[in-house]
Amino acid sequence: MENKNKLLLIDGSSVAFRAFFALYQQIDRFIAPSGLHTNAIYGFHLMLTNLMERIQPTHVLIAFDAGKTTFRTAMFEDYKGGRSKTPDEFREQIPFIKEMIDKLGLAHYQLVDYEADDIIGTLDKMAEAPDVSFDVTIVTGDKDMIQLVDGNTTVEISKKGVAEFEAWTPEYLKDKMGLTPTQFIDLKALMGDASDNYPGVTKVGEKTALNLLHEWGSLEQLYDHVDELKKSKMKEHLIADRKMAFLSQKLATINVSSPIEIGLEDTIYRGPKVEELLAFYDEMGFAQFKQKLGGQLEKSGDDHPVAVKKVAYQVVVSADEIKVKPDDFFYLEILGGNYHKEEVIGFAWGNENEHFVSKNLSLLTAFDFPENTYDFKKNRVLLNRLGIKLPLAKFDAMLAKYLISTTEDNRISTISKLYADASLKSDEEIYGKGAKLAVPDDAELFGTLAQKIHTLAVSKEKMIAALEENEQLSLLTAMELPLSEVLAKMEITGIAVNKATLETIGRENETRLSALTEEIYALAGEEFNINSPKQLGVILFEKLNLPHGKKTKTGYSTAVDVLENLAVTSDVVAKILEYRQVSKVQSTYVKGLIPQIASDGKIHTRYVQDLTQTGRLSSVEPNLQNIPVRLNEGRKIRKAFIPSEHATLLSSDYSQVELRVLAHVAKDPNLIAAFKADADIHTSTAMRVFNIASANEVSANDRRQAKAVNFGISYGETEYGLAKRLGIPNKEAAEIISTYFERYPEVAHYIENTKREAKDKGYVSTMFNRRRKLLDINSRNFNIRNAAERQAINAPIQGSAGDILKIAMINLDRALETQHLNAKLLLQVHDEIILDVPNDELDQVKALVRETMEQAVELTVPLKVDENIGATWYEAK
DNA sequence: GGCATCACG
DNA sequence: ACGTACGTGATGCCC
Repeated sequence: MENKNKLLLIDGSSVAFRAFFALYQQIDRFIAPSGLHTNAIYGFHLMLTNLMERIQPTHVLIAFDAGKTTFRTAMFEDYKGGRSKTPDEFREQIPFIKEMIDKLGLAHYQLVDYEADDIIGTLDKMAEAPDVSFDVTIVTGDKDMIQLVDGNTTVEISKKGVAEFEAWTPEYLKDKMGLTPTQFIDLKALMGDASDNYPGVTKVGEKTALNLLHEWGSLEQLYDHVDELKKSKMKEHLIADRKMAFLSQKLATINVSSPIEIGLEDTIYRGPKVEELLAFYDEMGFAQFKQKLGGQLEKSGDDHPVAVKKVAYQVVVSADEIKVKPDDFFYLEILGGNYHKEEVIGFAWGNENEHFVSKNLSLLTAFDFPENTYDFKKNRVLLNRLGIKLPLAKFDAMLAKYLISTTEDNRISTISKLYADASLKSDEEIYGKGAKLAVPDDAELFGTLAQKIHTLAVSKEKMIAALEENEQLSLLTAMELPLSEVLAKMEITGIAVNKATLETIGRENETRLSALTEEIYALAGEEFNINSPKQLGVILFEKLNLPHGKKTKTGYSTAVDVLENLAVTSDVVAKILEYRQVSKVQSTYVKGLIPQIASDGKIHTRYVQDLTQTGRLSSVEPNLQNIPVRLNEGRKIRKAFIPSEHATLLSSDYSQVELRVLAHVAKDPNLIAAFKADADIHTSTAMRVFNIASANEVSANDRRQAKAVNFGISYGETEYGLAKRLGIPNKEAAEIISTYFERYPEVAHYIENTKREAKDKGYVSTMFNRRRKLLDINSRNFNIRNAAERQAINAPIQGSAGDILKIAMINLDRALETQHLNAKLLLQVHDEIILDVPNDELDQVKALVRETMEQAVELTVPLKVDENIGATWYEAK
């Protein structure tokens, strides 16, 4: 099924005028910081976004009148004469409307001697040519263009405000006036047009003109038989004004063969130029549009339908046809995301001009893989299953895009919108989603693959330029790319899991859950679904009348912190908490993990390398970065994770890495001193904040509070948050925080400077130039802005810490290789790595890991590593 | 598919 | 006066 192209043609001059008057009442509310009136600009934008949303065009052109004189004034001097002067407040906004149109990624055009109508009529005709055949919507403020309606063309005329339009189709025109589109011209010829200032026939208005046309069919027919009319004033006028009638007919006729210098290909909608648009909104003072654009991008990456476009390709069947250039791109396609399980459905390679596609996997065994790709890690893991080992790519477009901006996703369709011609359909459109996921026919599959190669090739230079501009090139080549190889190996290796252990835990849990269920039902006096927060809320807060704390959007909150307060006095709540704990372990970690054990007895997670806002990894299908550890109840799950034969699990984690990074980036002397002295950091903070002279006078409670402060600081925590966490009055929390900043003044400066930097530049950076954009940092909304400020404070800390472990992993992988050790990296959990170490390598590897992690980068404070070993992950902690 | 909940660093 | 920590993923419920 092929989508049809949709062309939206807008009479910019008339729509802008409409927009100006729609918001004229409130003109004084629409003033840019520069003093410029913006009501027409704002209204025009509103109209445009409404139209774009509703019509979803693939092509758009906004036509403007070029000037006062046109070929029509040459025919009739008074054409459009007698109009009152356009207000200055309106005229001055026109250039900005055009600028805005540019930045929205839309085309505009004007042509000397012609009106917007003529440009639109000409393009409309082009769009109806049989080989293109678009659906066309014309939007305007006056009725002249109704003559253009036909089976493919609808004319929408602005009725009221910025969103109400009357849609004219041939049927509607027939219904409403009993006319055909061509007759509409004759209508104007007879009745004239007051605003365009041509008279038509004296004393003939709409009513008379319609009657005449219904009777005679056309102006020509009417005049051919004008003598047959019975004697009347009207007949005299018709005869007297014959010349004017035919002149008016000419004036009313839109020129559909105007000498325009643009074509349909110039009107393809490729989406907004986001950065420029954001700056424009600032200039105009359009806060809501800015907000909305940011939000849209975060959500969906501005999904608009795109022009149907084909890229030529060559299907390669046999090995002797393969031609690969070293700087080609290579791309592998699978359905869905799980490359541990899914089969390759096709692959492609090539460059901007040549696109080769194939489904013949055997070709890959002797393939000369080119330097550039998209998602190297996926390729590496997939091809490993086919026994093919490919060399590390030099450029990975997915990772490059991620480094440039984390605001949108990094799909090729998004890359196409940002760096190419936006002509790529989303994978969802091609392959479907969920249950409807399917391989399309060869033509569509190959066409898509070819377009992907084309998009990647076209985008590469622009992405490299952006990386250079941001000084992020080495982040790609020396960090993310080598890491992708390390992660690929870890994913391929997988971690051995003892299914029987999980099953035993599962049986125990089932027994406990049934017992708990019975007890809860008895205490509640009825049966209900304990897993339903809604039903649970009714039981606890309506039936048992327990005091309810906070509410959620949908009802009472039954979250742990609420239930914990109630559990002190309520047996049933205590049981429910216990049930929840067991149930979580059972559903997510027993029932969830067992089916994830592959036929090799291992679990192979996938690390998502292009997702987080801070540069951390994430882990999916299954997530092995959130295996329980805090409560023994869940921690037992770790007993199922085991080393290979004659090996031991080694877990090495950075001690307080984020606080050390904070000490380093903030250059705080007191924090640095504490780490240099290898002091217990929470005790040290307690001493400074609570004025305690010696470490052994610090109580457990002092340390607990200091620990909360230490963590809270790097998240930008407020006094309210700290008070709640520690269960102390707000005032006391405020006191603690202000004392903290007195004792650690450079931390206070760091926080202020980071916020300042974020507000000035719109982004913050890690020690290694990883960026996080903060679109909301200058929001006028207190909450939104504060949230962005906290993100600004945290991102460089969390991100730098993440970068440090990435560096350590790369170095460790190399060291293991050069020292010919058989130990293998298995897992990464943000500040910790887990290795499978042959027993005879244990001492050496333990030292090597420690050394590599501690020396990954040199900070003003030492990095410290703790390690644990064990015969299961449970013990190695 | 959104929401609530809870697992991790 | 606002309304409360940063970053994730999986599950079950319910519309």
